[in-house]
Amino acid sequence: MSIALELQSRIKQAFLEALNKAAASEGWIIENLPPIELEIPKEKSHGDLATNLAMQLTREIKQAPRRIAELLIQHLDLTDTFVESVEVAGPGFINLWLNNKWLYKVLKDIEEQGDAYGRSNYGQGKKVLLEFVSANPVGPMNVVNARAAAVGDTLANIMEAAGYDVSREYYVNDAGRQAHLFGLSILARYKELAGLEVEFPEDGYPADYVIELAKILRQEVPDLLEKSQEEQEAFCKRWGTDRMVEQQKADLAAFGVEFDLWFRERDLHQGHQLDEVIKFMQEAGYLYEEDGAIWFASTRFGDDKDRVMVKSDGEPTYLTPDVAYHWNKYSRGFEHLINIWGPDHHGYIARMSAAIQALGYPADSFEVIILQLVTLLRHGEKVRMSKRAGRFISMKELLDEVGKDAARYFFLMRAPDSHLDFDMALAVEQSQENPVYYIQYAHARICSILRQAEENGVKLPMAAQADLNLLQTEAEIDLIKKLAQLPEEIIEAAERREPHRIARYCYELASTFHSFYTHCRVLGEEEALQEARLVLVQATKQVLQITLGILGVSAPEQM
RNA sequence: GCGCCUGUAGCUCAGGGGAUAGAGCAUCGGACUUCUAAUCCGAGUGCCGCAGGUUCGAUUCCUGCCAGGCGCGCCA
Repeated sequence: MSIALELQSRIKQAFLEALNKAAASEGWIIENLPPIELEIPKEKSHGDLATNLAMQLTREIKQAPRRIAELLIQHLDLTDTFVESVEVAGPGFINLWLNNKWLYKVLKDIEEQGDAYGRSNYGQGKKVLLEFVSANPVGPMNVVNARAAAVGDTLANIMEAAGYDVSREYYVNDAGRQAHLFGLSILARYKELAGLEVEFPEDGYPADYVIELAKILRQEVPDLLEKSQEEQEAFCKRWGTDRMVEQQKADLAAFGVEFDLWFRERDLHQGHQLDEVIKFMQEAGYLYEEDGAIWFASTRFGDDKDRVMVKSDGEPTYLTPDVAYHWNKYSRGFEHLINIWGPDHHGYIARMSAAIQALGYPADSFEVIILQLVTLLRHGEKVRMSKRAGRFISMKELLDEVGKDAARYFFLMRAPDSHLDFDMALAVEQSQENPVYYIQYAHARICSILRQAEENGVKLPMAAQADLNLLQTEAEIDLIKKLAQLPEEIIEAAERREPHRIARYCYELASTFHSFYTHCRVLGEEEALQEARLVLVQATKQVLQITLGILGVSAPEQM
């Protein structure tokens, strides 16, 4: 456990013991013990840590909160907690000030743990499957897919750091109606290019990229039309979706996102898993027949209407393979499923959750994060997009224009459930408005210091050799405190599934460093102080690298 | 009509049952003979959408309303 967390748990323990002692001597009877919460106050004058315990207890003990706080403090034993002073303040807060010595241990901690700093065992190795993006393999990915990629990948990084065993997975809808129409569209273009008169399929994909695909296909398979119509269609569907999947893989890799598994819907069909899941649900008594279709009684698990699983024409609906897929996820040993979906899929949650329960898994083992829309802007002006006319900015185009670092950071700046304004002009602007450069610049500045130290023949000290007590100014202390917060920030972000917290933390760390940089020199100071500050600067570099790594943003040595 | 998300500073957004509600940008004023000024320091700004309710305490939780966005198929 990190020092900051260990310290907090020791202090909480001390409060618990103080409460027991005070209760014994005052005759308090406490039926519902409130959780003991420690927070880092927003206001510096409120100490390093504070607790509202006394105020929480007013409900149990009918006394004034400040009075309770005083009594708690009287019984408080703070040996080995670094707590230097305690006060009762405001309506009944207990504020604690810590001795800086614990901060020096943080620096040693960071050095010892290296890349592992910030990691914890909070998740206890729980097997989690995170499915995200899962765009249909029938066209280029859009900006919401890009947002999902950034959020999903970073959330996986965060949860891994918090001690979960996370797998990243992409579900490929390569067997449904969309895939079929896509195949027909390619085939129609192929025939056109061969000079044949064809009617373009209704609800097909008229966009230009389909023509480009048809051109490639003509070169690769010039004798396609010699096959039967059925074979031609099947071939185009398979070839086209495979081609798109390869494209998506490449685009996502350029975005720094790699999946553990690209799960093919067609494998579910081939393995007869649709039949199996239907049989299972039938035997469990959750399916019924009506109007020639097979229905799932999802209302029994809180959905607002029952859902068709097999249409009257014998074809499964979209839901059926999806249920089979989730069944498959559990069968592979995952204990918790998280899906990241676009804003147009929220209506789908209730039926999927119902299916999970019908399959016999707990409702809370399945979780959906709904991302809100992305509005693209240029210089504050909305970028008009029309999918029908084939005019929209794809994920690849966005990346080509603004670059991986800016794109990832911008997508990660906002809470998932917040609509996102993404100004593409701002993202490439090298100005004060652009937070990506601000953070990277902090890292580059550190590298510059370390580079020059090396050039001057200054040996980089280990934390144990340096006299860290020399780090005393406000700028130095603030910086170490910020470094000390990483482990709890990661746990908080993992628990709440909110990657933007880490983006924010990273920005704040850079800001704290920039302030330190202007207030404190490193090189050229008296040797002992120079050493201590070099230790601090190296630790900051380490933590910036770790957090940028979680965000998937590069940490340049020079800018 | 029903469901989900959002409503906080001029703009973009954090925060969140508690202390004087924050940050960036924009605006204004300062700081480079010294490790990168893509930086720092300072200044002002708020019926936290509206109305009720729960609470010792609500911007935060609950209900209703208003506004914006997105959904509501034997489509995927």
